[in-house]
Amino acid sequence: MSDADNPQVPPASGDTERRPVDFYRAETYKAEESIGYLMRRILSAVAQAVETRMCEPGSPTFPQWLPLYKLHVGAATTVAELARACELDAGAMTRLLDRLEAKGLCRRVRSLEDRRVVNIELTEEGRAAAQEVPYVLSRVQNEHLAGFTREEWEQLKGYLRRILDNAQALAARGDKND
Amino acid sequence: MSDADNPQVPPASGDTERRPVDFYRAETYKAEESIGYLMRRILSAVAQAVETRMCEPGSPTFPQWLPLYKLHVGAATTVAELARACELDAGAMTRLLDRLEAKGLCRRVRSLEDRRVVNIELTEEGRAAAQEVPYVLSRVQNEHLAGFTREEWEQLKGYLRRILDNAQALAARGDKND
DNA sequence: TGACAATAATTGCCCAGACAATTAATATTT
DNA sequence: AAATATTAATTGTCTGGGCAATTATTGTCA
Repeated sequence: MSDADNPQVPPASGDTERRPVDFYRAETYKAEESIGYLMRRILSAVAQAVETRMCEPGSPTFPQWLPLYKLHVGAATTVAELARACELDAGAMTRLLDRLEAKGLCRRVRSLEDRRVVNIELTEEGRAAAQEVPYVLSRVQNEHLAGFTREEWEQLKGYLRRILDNAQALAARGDKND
Repeated sequence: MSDADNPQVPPASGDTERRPVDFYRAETYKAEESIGYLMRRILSAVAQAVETRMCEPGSPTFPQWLPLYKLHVGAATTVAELARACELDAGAMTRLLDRLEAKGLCRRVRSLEDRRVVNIELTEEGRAAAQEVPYVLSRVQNEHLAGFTREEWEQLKGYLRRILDNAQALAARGDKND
């Protein structure tokens, strides 16, 4: 569905060879046309919208909701697991947890089996906040998609996932080429 | 093209009334489906790709390319103008310029007409770097769009712009409601 | 077993952005 | 003209990420 339904594809030398494009050209480059620029603006707008809807003191911030949610659904319990699950630096996660702990939303408990690891537990307030997360986020994202049809939404997600796939493929090559 | 070509639109009470949607639901919320989450990952991947292609010491970072470019094309000359053009906080811009100046890419010149304002001038190195910007950015973004058709690219940009329009409409209401 | 490698968490040092307060200079208003 | 508002730039303080080093602990292997 993503690639093979289009003519004049090059020899397809590898497994997932993608047709190169030249939509952007240096001579005519415009920031407003840039998907990176557009996404940057969208993200900061979404973040702001989320935080104006979680305004109680002690509420998590926009970057904090993902770790909180992953903890709540049991997708991760240690710092390293959480960092991996959120695709975040371990050091950044340590400090994010410092802030969550300072807000009384979680607790660090040193593991007894492996004394290197720290298990993270949500407090009562943390669980309460984590339960709100999907409500706030789904509402905010729905608001930003006002006027979209379901097909358009699916298409958008598909495009974003394809870009991510490209990014991962590039990162994988990255070291060898260039 | 964006809104009026779909049936069962509500009475359209205002000028730009958009049909509300409920694609995301709290009960079934998944982070991987979230456009915010996807965009966050894409942005950090793009930023990383850009910076691995501008690796000479003294090169601008990904967040620095926009101010540099705006300066180069003459879209802004003062700190405040630049901050507005990049939709960035003035304080953040001051410090970003500190770093650009430390790299020898730009220079601050106090205005003589209005002694409050500081005019920013690119140095020779700054101009050279600014000229590279569109090449690097268009290459990186093209790479991330590998496999896209031109129509898909146009559609993607249209979706992003519609989301941004929604964000601005929400922010405009923001104060009154809620 | 003892040296060495791998892993977990933390810390320091960067860059980055938001918000609030401050200072200096210019506009406006009475 | 004097008081007041507005604007430009800066600074302080906070959250947030990335990268590199460090420390403690656990695994591995000769």
